[in-house]
Amino acid sequence: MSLDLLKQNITKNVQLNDSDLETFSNAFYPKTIAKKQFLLKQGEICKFEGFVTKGCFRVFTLDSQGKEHVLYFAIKDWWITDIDSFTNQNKSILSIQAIEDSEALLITHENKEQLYQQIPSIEKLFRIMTQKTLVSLQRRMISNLSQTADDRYLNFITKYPQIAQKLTNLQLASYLGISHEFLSKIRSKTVSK
Amino acid sequence: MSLDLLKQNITKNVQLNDSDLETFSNAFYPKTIAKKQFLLKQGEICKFEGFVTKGCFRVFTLDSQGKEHVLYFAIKDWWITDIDSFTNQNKSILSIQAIEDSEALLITHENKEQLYQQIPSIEKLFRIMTQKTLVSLQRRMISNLSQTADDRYLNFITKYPQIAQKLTNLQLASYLGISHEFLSKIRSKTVSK
DNA sequence: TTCATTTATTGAACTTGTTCAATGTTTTCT
DNA sequence: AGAAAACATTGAACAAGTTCAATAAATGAA
Repeated sequence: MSLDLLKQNITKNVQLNDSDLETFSNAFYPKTIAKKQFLLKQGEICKFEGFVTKGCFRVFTLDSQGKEHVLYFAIKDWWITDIDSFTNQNKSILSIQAIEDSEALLITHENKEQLYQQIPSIEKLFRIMTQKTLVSLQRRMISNLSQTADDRYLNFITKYPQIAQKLTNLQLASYLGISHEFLSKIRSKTVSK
Repeated sequence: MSLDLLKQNITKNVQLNDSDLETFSNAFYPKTIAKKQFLLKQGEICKFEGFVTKGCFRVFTLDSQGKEHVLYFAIKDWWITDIDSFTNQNKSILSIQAIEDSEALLITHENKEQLYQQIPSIEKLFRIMTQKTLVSLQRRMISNLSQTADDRYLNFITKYPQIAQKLTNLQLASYLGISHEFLSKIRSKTVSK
């Protein structure tokens, strides 16, 4: 059951007694999001933090020229939110869209704030989760600074094969920071090897 | 005095009573780092988290081709560490070097872990600080995906003029992800405007 | 102050990646 | 199943950024 997946995910990061674990995970409500539907649209205030239990989401932004740039993809066992908009309740610069029929467990801002007070270990949980997210984004930043598109593509498909398999060229290209035409050329080069 | 700067920085993010604020800030010890000296070298285990009180540091990594890539610069009122190496006490992939005569207040891993236990608000403090760091790295990631080197350069010098002024072209170029020759060409173009 | 070292500038040739357009393929909808 | 829409591929012309090399300027150490 999907609540179990959430509980497992939590206890990977922090020790919680059974009662706290129940209280915390019961604060989440399930939501089904059909392919192409949005969980959050750029400009809205992000009302939730979510834990993906099925499917796949893309978290992206539209730049001033109308181009989309993917900040990350999230499959089962990943978290999704616009952390800035959610914590400060200001307008989001990100959109979150399901790229296939998906499900997530969501928690509201009020409930989360309350649980921070009520269960001190939740503070620790999100401190640790945020640190891990930061570390992996630092790694991605460095790889974007140091590697060529070819390398970044190969990196991605070996590191996240389960995600890669769900993506169109367009979606992957806008994560890698290249045009989809160029990704297509990279592919035809590397497939032949 | 530099401890006051630290206290101010903390209370920007979280409410602490006077005694907790004293206890926490007294866990830090001052260190002077001369220009070009390293606070951390790639491959070592990061023993400290630091708060910069004077000067400027560059946090960077060497890639497989021996090229340096700057993850960030830190001046007065900024924090420095290899968060991965510090929290997990594993080998660092980052180096931290003073680019001018500098000073920082440092805390050890043991002391910090102990204070997490002793003062629950410290957990909240670092949860919030890490979130802010993550948000600004997300923004930088997006701007690296969507903007041209020209734009990134202009962005940086308007957003961080105090830092920009301390940097050589080489240092700034390796933050922007371009060659220093190309930065030089960007400069000669934009100066004339 | 001088000499050595590091840093900055510039140009030419090159590589990586973009854009646009045409065509083919796959998916989706009814 | 058939039509429309979305997606993928390819090539040609172009733009952005790199590399290498030569030279100038700034900085640092004795």
